[in-house]
Amino acid sequence: MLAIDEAGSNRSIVTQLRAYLAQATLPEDGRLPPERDLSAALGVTRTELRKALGTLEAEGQIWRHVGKGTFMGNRPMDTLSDIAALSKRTNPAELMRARMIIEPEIARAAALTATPMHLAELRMCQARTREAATWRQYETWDTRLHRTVAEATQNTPLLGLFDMLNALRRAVTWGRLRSNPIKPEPDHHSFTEHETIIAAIENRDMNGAAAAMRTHLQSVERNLLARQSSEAD
Amino acid sequence: MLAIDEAGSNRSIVTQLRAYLAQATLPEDGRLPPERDLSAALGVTRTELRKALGTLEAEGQIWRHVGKGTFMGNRPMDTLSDIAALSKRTNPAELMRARMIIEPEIARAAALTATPMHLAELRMCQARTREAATWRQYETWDTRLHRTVAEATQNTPLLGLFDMLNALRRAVTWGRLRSNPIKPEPDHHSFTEHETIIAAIENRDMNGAAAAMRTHLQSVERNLLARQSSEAD
DNA sequence: CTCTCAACCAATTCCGAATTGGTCGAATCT
DNA sequence: AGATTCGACCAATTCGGAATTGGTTGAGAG
Repeated sequence: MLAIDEAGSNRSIVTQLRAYLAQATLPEDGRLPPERDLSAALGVTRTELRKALGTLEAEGQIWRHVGKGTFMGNRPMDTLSDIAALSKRTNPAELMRARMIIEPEIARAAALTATPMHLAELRMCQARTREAATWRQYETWDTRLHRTVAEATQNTPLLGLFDMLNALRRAVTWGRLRSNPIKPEPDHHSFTEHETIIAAIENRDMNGAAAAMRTHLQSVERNLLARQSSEAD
Repeated sequence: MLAIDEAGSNRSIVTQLRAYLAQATLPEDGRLPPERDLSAALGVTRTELRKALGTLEAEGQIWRHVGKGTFMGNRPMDTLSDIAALSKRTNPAELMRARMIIEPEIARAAALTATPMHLAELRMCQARTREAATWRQYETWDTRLHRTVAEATQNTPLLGLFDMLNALRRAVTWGRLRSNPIKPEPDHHSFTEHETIIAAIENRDMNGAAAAMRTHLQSVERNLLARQSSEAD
């Protein structure tokens, strides 16, 4: 057994594999044939093929996963954008900081791109929150108001980020107390704060919208720290 | 047919249903029995039960979905935070706008919270991009550099948002051309721009970090528009 | 003409079989 | 004896059809 010969034969299989990959037309997702098929096609045993594949994987040319297959390109990162997994690694305070960073910028963008239709819906949501007879109803319309701000950016990825943040919020504060069965008081801080946000967006005041949203979130945070119940904003 | 009698009988079924929901111990996810079972259990026809369920749904007490079932509580929003679905509704330009809104704020937060460990990793990534022999290698380290900025915020939700944005970027520009097999030139604009970003974070210059990231993304966008290939940044 | 109800429809879930990369031990070769 | 190979087996994933479930329709009862 000579190491040189071994390395040589191994490298030749790697070369053969590289040639195949350059020539073959592989499907959209970059998946290449299963090891069993590929080894037969190349006329080598599976063990030999796997050695070559191991080399290419070490080089970062391909990535593999049990049950999935072997693919070209860089390995996609583990989907940290999974709500359930994320919610277990974070806490309300951290989440609040993230909202404080993201949502003002969304409001800023919304001030630039909001259409009359969006403004009308914002007004309607605002009215509905005032009319709400229960906290559940208030929450429904409050959520929709904030989402309409995100929709007003007319930017699909941004809306997706907002939805993710919202889903996280629900997941994190899932075991929330419902110790406030009564409806929100007419002088709840959110009413005037929402008003300020909507007005700024109406006036195309980008800085104002961002500032108003930041102020609003700070109020929510203060309320959240004061009493654990009702994280509604 | 008397409307009063109809309404009365309907209301009674709704009441009966409310009583059942208050008494029944339903599973963790708030799902209640299928309509066929429930109608039999309550001794009413399915049509009658569905009328009552429709009333409760209109009130927002329950929500229903074909194939899933009937559940208590507010309807969860459609998971727009799904990468695959999201990538089909957007385009590179929109995605770029979203990055331009979000990532500078991430850099700003990172300037405040980055640890020496993060700074060291940023420096290492920067060095690796300069040493890169191929575009693929460059892309790997460039991606890691940007992700390290997000990690430096030490905010899990924020990191999740960044990962989502990144996943979207890959999905949207998936059918990308590889017309540039050569390695990046030593005077590639990203090198100095990355340097500016890292320096600002080192100096705890929040505004500077945000501005530098914005400038960098504008360069990337300009490059993206100029030539379709290599959307690397 | 209205209301009811069984059959049917489409979306979703469920579950077992097939697929696939990873691993181990016996067979094989030197 | 020692290293290598190769088939069988393992666990993760996907695939496909059957079952389930909310929604709809059209014939028939009242």
